[in-house]
Amino acid sequence: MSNVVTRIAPSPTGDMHIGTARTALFNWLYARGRNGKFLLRIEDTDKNRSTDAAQDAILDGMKWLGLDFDGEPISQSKRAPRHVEIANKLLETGKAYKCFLTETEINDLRNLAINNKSPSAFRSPWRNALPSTFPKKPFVIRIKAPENGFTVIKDEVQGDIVIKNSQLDDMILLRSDGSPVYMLAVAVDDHDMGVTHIIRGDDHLNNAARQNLIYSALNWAIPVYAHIPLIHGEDGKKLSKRNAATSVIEYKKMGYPAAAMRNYLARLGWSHGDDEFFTDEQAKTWFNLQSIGKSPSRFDFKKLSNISKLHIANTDNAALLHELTGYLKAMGQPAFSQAQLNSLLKSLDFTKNAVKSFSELIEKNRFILQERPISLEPDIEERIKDLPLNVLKILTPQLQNVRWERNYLEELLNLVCEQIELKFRDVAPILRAALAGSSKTPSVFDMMIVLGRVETIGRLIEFEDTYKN
RNA sequence: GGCCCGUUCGUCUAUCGGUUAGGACGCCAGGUUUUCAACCUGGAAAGACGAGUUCGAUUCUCGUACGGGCUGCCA
Repeated sequence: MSNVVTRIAPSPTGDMHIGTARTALFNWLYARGRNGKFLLRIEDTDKNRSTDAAQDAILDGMKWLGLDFDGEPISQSKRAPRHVEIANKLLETGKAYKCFLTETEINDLRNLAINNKSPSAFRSPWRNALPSTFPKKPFVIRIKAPENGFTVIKDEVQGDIVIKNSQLDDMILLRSDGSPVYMLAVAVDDHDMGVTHIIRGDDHLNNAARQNLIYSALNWAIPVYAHIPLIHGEDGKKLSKRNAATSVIEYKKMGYPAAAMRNYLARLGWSHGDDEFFTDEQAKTWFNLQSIGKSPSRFDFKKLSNISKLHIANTDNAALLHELTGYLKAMGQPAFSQAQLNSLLKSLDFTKNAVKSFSELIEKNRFILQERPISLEPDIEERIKDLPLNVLKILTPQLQNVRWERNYLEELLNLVCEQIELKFRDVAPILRAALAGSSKTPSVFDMMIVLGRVETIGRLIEFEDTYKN
């Protein structure tokens, strides 16, 4: 086992975001490809916004995406005592101080600084106050940021980022109610969990400097940073509910295989030469921090669909059936019957090659999932009247004796077409409507083979009876 | 306002000073065809802008523009 430890640290404040999923994937790939550990920490220090439902959504999302983490999820809020302990330690060693400013006083100070165009970050007047002057009022604990010099963030993606210490504010470590703030909790938890590589969104790039302050004050080793660009919507704006599906559960419901999501998401912002379609194993061995792009990338459903199509076509039938069953369950639909499963196993051979999602796959297999009487899809109903229904009268009796193999069926159909002087392309729509009630079906012959003689003839007769007019 | 980051075909990207700037998705055209598709062949399509360094810049430096982030007793 290597010493690599990564983590995903989402805050449970809603559905699991697709951006969180990609960050999780990168961390997972990095750790799993290096025999390291991948941990999950729930950042629930904001009690007002954190919910159990959101936490479950994260767990569900991780499970669906197949991103297994080591050990149990860690709750950040449960570690509050340790955060307080560290804050007090910082206080004792003079690396932090008590600040008695009220919120309105802080706002006034801040506005003043803005009006004066002050180039420096916030500093409290209590920064160097003597304990003898302390009032009997609630206080927060602030870190004492250095006045001079600069902090360098060595980032594997962004390069060396230099930030002047005068730009770093004396951020709050402990709120006036004694509860720890995110910035402190992150640093302490990452250290305590032994996280060696922090791969996260680049909205945290500036925060890294603040967190380094804490690491330095405690003499802790600074982890390797990799700040990855955020995902944008198709309109180039930050991903939001207005321009994209933001939660992973939506992608699950759209019927994209988890493997395709992993493939697509990995390729979004990271590359391995010209490789577009790859397996988890390849991704694990190929993934590296150096090949992560620096600019945000737009989410492209067309490309996702293409990757999804490739994955579905390359999945073996048994596994596909298993996933399809899970999809049905997720959609709250009844499970397949044993008969349907048996037919599906056969039809997957020719239906899985041209669909881009599980929902399309199911549509393709409508001829199996429907039972007599076959209901027609709306658009078919209108076209029925223009079709040469008499072909059924000639065809159906002959199906009784033909050998039930594809080439014999084709031969027979061609013969019948000659008889009635029509092209097969003209009669095919009738057969599709009769067999599947749809125009989006697999090959007529493939359907006949899977359905079998009895069911095929049954459907044709029923169709003729219903629509002969 | 201050600070930080980014910018190659419509989109995702390759290129680590010298290439006809490559691939993929999508798009267009043609072919095949048993529908929707799938499949095959071909095509159009890019270095934000301006300086500089250099024999030579997409690549290095600076500036501008545009986009993004941080600047909370949110995470």
